[in-house]
Amino acid sequence: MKYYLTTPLYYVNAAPHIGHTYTTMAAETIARFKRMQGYDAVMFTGTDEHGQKVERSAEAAGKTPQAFTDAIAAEFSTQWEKLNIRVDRTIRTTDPKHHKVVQNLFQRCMDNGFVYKGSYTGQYCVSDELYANEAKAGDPCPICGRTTETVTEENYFFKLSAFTEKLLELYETHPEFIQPEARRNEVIAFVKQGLNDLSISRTTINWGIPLPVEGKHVFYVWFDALIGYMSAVDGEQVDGESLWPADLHLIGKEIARFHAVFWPAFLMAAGLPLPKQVFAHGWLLFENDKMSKTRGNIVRSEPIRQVMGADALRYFLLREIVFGQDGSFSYDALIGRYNSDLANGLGNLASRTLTMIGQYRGGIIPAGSDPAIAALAGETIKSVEAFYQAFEFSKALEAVWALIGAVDKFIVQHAPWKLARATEEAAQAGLSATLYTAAEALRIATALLSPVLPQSAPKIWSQLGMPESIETLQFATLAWGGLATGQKIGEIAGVFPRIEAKEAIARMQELEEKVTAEQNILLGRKPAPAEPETPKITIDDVMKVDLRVGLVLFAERVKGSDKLMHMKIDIGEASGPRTIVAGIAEAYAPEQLLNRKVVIVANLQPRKLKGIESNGMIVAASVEGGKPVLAAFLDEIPVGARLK
RNA sequence: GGCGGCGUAGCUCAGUUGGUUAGAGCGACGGUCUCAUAAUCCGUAGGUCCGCGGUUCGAGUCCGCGCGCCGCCA
Repeated sequence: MKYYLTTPLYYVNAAPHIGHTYTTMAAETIARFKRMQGYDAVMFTGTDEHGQKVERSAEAAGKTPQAFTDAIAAEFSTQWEKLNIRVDRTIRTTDPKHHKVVQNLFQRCMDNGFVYKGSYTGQYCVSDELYANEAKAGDPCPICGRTTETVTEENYFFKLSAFTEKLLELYETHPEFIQPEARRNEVIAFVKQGLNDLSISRTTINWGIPLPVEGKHVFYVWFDALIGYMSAVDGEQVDGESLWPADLHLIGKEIARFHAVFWPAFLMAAGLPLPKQVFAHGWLLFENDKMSKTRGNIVRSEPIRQVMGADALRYFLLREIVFGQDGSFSYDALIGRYNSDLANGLGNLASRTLTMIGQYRGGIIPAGSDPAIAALAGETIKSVEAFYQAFEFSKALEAVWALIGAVDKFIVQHAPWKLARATEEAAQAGLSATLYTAAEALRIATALLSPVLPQSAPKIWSQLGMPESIETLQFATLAWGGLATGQKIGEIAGVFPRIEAKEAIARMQELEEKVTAEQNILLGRKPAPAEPETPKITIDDVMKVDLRVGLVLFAERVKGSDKLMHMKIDIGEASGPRTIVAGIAEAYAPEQLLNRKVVIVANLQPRKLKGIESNGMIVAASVEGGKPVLAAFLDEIPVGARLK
């Protein structure tokens, strides 16, 4: 039986980070688990490479879109290799094979009467490639908050409205189609209010797949990207079964709608089979904040891999976070989990068990077994399989650690080091049974952990002297007693050495900077320019600048200028508010400025801009080519206060 | 604003249809063993279960109101 599962097609606008790793590691863990259940699991990941954002990023990087996407796509696949993530199928949406499948699916939708040509005038967000139907001119994008642009476009529309009932029926008859429950409810609520037709072509973009009907139209990125799941396995069979439809789409919760609403509707329109399940996991927060470029708190996987290993990261992500809920990442928590669970728990159990077998039994697995531990191990096998099956990784891992804990306790109770000093036959038999029990429990725990610890589990496996590969292991045959008496153990080596937190965090943060710099080069962003030689100044020089807290009382765009904003700002002067003109109109809308506290240079010489006399300057930060960001206060401070 | 979720130990969370003294893991503290990775094992501390009101013999659990956080509403 085949089991085809996918990660999203990652958008190549950004370099890979820990969020991508989370989804992909979870998916590959499922693939490994399914193989242990006897499925031929096929793991997919890919890259989404079209659209205006990519076009613009490529331009900013001074590369052609193709060269740009080539570089980022390569970075993604290198990343998966380094992290021990085995990918079976992949697609880049720029692949001609994909183009054919997209055009074909579109044609089928068209032939079935679900596509028509229409026109749209209204607000459009370039960044999200989204038509904001309810927004007015100048309004921010409902998703990203950037200012929308007014456009008029003739487009091809998909008759999404025709699928409202069919989709609701799908959710009703297949509750597993979109999970977890919270996401399912949201999707149902969304569809219940009725669906509008969806524009699926763009004429303002060149970097996309042309529609087969008309040259200047290219497909909307989402129409294009979703189909990647199909084009990667187009026409392929495994075990005489077609790989499509997918058994599972694993996604982040922010793209639930695209997968649970649009995607099945496209497939229904084309008369093609639907995926069996969409599972939306939560977000990975950084110490409870959203990770974002602007916050500068995006974590990469590579430093963690170098310092702690890929398995440590995979274990942390799956153990610490309830799959489906948001979770937070922190270096402290990562190292805490590693030391207490992997080093003190699994690693130490392996070490003490194997060492004792080496010392007391010459490295030969002895005979005997404890019925209580045997029973617990049997239950653990069952519950872990059920937890994996339900994608409850944290519970599965908890169950394995309950077994590890019980074995540690069992070892202390039987004190094999004391039995070893006694010569009575009963003591020696007890020692053998104790050692066998510990080793066999270790074997079973290792087997159960192999989907989560693909690098370390095989090491423990071979230290136990297991003759067959851990990869061929099946749940159906995994049972107590599988460890052969008389087997010679392998060479013992520590698997999870304890990590010193302070040092490790420092190294990871250092590497993080290095990796970020490398990725910036990859993205064609100029590395931070060498600090210009600024002459040192004295405190008197600083005090020459009169910086004041001001409150924006009035703001409007200056007619005939894209950049200039005309404001009246109160800086606490008896003479009333100042008139200040500043080049911030591309970054801020007037209503975003009203009643906002800002920093003003109060003693700047007046200057006329577009006929308006500006009496001062507003303080904002910007990077080369970027939009200005206003300085602001986190705590209360009265208008007119001087900055010094 | 509408709909939905959440608020339990320093941290992360369990608490089934309401039923004795509210639990686990981690962390902290004390002790123990020596096979082991300063690991293991045993023990201790710490909670107005967000607040107020109600239903009930009995409420962390059900109901109402309030406060705070979060998600969805193209």
